[in-house]
Amino acid sequence: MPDGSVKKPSRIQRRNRSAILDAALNVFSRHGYRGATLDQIASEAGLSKPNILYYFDGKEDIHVTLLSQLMETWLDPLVEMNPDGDPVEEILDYVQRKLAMAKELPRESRLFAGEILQGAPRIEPELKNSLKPLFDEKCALISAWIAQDRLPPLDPRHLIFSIWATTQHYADFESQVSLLLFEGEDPYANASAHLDAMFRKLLTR
Amino acid sequence: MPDGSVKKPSRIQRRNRSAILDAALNVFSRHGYRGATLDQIASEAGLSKPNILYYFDGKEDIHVTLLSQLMETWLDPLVEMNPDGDPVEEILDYVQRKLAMAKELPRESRLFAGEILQGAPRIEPELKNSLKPLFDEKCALISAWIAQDRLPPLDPRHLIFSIWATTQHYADFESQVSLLLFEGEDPYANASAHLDAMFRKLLTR
DNA sequence: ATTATCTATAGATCTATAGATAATGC
DNA sequence: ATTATCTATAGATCTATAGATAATGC
Repeated sequence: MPDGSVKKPSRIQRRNRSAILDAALNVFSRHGYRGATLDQIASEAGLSKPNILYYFDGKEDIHVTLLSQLMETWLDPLVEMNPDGDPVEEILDYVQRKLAMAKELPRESRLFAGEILQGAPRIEPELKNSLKPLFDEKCALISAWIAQDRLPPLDPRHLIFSIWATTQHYADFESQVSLLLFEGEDPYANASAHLDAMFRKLLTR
Repeated sequence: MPDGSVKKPSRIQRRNRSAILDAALNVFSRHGYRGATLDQIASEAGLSKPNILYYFDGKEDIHVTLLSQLMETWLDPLVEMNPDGDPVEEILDYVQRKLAMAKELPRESRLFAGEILQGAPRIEPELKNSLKPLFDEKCALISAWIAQDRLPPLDPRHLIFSIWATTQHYADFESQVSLLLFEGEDPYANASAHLDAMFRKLLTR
């Protein structure tokens, strides 16, 4: 086959690959990289173990593919922060989008958390290439807003850390959160109000 | 040996058990429960693998022992929150103690984070017995302060979650934080100022 | 013809134990 | 006598591959 040309994946290809990735997301996010086994992934995906390895080069390939695919989704809420909008509302909207993402995609949040927790051995390049430039860009934007006196002075980097930490907490520490709150209560509804109030106070004079 | 009486551990007993626990803390916090091996723990502790199993019943025993021993240390900063102090200063001091703990004991923070992330399969009883009563007690205290109009109205549970999340973030996500900040910079100094300002605004009118 | 799937198993890795020996404390 | 340690290895678990067969697409 000539150089750069790549065969278009068949319908079966796409269905099976995405079944495997979805199963792997369940298993990796629950048990961590090392705790997950190909057996569990195969069983959840409804395929045989060797068949899993027909579609992926191995366990690590599945894990890295998952993380890379998710990176874009993960950065999306921050990408959407609009330089032309109102600073306070832009940041508060970002908080809500990030919280909604924790609520809607808790498995993804825990997958990333586990990877970062262990020193990001497999995702570090992606962090450097995708996350860092975006982080720097948005920090510069917030700094500009502060310079224009449209926000009170604060460290944009630690502001972003605080937003990440408080929103992802509800997904990453879900087992602890649900143990400490009333049963049946939706943590996200109250979290939403709490975080909006907290960051609003921080961002206004 | 008569019923409740327990042999006092020898000097060697204590030295080796604590060497094993310290080695295990390194290994478990870096690689997670499943990613850690007795070989690594033995090697870091300077003991043979069977000797490790002479002192502990097995891998899980080491892990549970670690978590249980750390639980007390972990709750300490919250225990110290004083009902007779000034509400704002008590809570802000708590933030600083918790941040200092993340800085001084990052391995412990990551060990707990990993356990909670995976659904707290081995530490759930401890959470129910130790963490939950303390959490409820301090939530009631903060609620009382609010009722006395010494704090603005807010949800004490989500306040505590925000404190945990923002402080532990610097230990648990250290690999990401250090990648995003300038090299050589001490994240904790700036985090300290940032978190103090943020929670101070939240807690004052 | 090519793609997809299965059975069987090799080879590596890990936890844990058996059984013998050395060190320590009365 | 009791406590501590070691060598050797059993037994389980896991990733990955070999090699054969079935299904699919021109």
